[in-house]
Amino acid sequence: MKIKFDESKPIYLQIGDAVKKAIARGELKMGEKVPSVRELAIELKVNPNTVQHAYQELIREGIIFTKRGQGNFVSQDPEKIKTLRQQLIKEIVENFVREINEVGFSISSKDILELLEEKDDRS
Amino acid sequence: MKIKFDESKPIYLQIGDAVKKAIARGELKMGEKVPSVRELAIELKVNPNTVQHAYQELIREGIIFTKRGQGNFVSQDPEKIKTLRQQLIKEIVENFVREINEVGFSISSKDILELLEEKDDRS
Amino acid sequence: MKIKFDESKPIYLQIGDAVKKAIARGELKMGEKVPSVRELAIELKVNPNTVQHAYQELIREGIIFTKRGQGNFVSQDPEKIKTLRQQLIKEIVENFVREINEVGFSISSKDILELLEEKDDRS
Amino acid sequence: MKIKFDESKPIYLQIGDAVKKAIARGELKMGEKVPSVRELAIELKVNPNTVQHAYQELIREGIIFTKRGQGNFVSQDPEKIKTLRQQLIKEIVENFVREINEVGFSISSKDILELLEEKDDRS
DNA sequence: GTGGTCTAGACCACT
DNA sequence: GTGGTCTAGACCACG
Repeated sequence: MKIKFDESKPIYLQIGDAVKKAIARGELKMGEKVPSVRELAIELKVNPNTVQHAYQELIREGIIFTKRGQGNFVSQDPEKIKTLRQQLIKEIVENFVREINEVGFSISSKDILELLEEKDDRS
Repeated sequence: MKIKFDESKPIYLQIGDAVKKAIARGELKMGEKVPSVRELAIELKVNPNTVQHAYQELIREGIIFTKRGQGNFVSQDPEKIKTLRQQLIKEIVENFVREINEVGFSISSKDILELLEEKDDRS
Repeated sequence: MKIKFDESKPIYLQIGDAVKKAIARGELKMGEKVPSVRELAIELKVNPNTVQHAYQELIREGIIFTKRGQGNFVSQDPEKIKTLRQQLIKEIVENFVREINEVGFSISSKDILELLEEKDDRS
Repeated sequence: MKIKFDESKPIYLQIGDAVKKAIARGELKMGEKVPSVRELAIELKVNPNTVQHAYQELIREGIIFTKRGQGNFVSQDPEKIKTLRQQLIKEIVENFVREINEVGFSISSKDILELLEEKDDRS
């Protein structure tokens, strides 16, 4: 897990997003252990509390779950993972479409989604 | 000027971005007066200080300038405006490409820029 | 707001519960400001972060909301408040019924709810 | 012995409570052998240390006692058992009364205890 | 003054 | 070693 932090958003949200994306692109698989709080904190050079904060959000959303004394693990619900990926794609595309329209282009989410269909690494 | 505020970013940055985008898409033209601090503050239901903060950033970047007693105006330098638009587009596209690749697609800025060429409202 | 902390549960959850109950019994009314993070922290002699943690849960559940720079306020949605109260009552009653049955009584939630009907301070 | 664990409290306390309640409702009788640490650990899918921890608490409170090489047994003191049950009932009722009053009802332990009198499975 | 974020450092329960 | 909670103390953005 490697993250280049951006000043515009809280670090804990960026960590959460990074983990979500790692799951979405299949780097972290269903049921697999996610990096421990302390381990990831050291790797990212942030405080363990910050990682903990990030993980709590993911737990709340049901994306990962805790096994007491063992660590945190990616949800085993395939539907959850699928929904997560679709949700992320939707957000990214809609955000792009909104922003690019705001600077004077006429493009729709449909245009982008069609372009993406042939670019999916997982297909 | 109408903005749907997103809680995750400071309001003053969102206002600044909105003004930049209005200039980029030609809604605010070179040399044209931008809404007064007070006026915009009322319209957006925010504190005048917040709008002032946003404008100061734009002034610092040379995108708008102040005529004492008359208000703030869009820069009259065509190069400035053009660069602003290209810069915004570049940022938006690169941000999109980075994010969409992070969830498992293989797409390049070039792919998107080609798609955009035929969608420019100004051409 | 006064709370006698119980060792069996995290403090931040107990603070959250106390605020919920204050809302449920009408002590904190719709739209009313809840104590500021710092203020409540001093009153309860806990760290502000702990109160913050408690409030974040309530915000996430839509029970209170934040006005930037002004503080946190009780939700203005009457339905939300009503649901909150009913939810709390349900939890308390079901918890009691489960526990009392575990020590050898045959009693149902219905029995308790009938008894409660005539004891509601708000009616 | 079957327990639905609640994440908010230490497992060993929940195990201890479950045993106490089994004794209170007469499922485990005076002098009777309680499940062995190993056996219960397997049944509940927890670490034997956790069960051991729970039993140590019960031993300390004089509710069960150890016969070397034979296992743990429910106290043979009838007064102990009776007190245990009354103590549990008292705690459960008082806890309920306190909580339900906190959400806006006016009810007393007496009200509940009267209701309970006719519902005792043991009478 | 308000909430939000972050760090450093500590202690606890559970496996 | 793992997550969870808590304190102390700091800085920032916003109104």
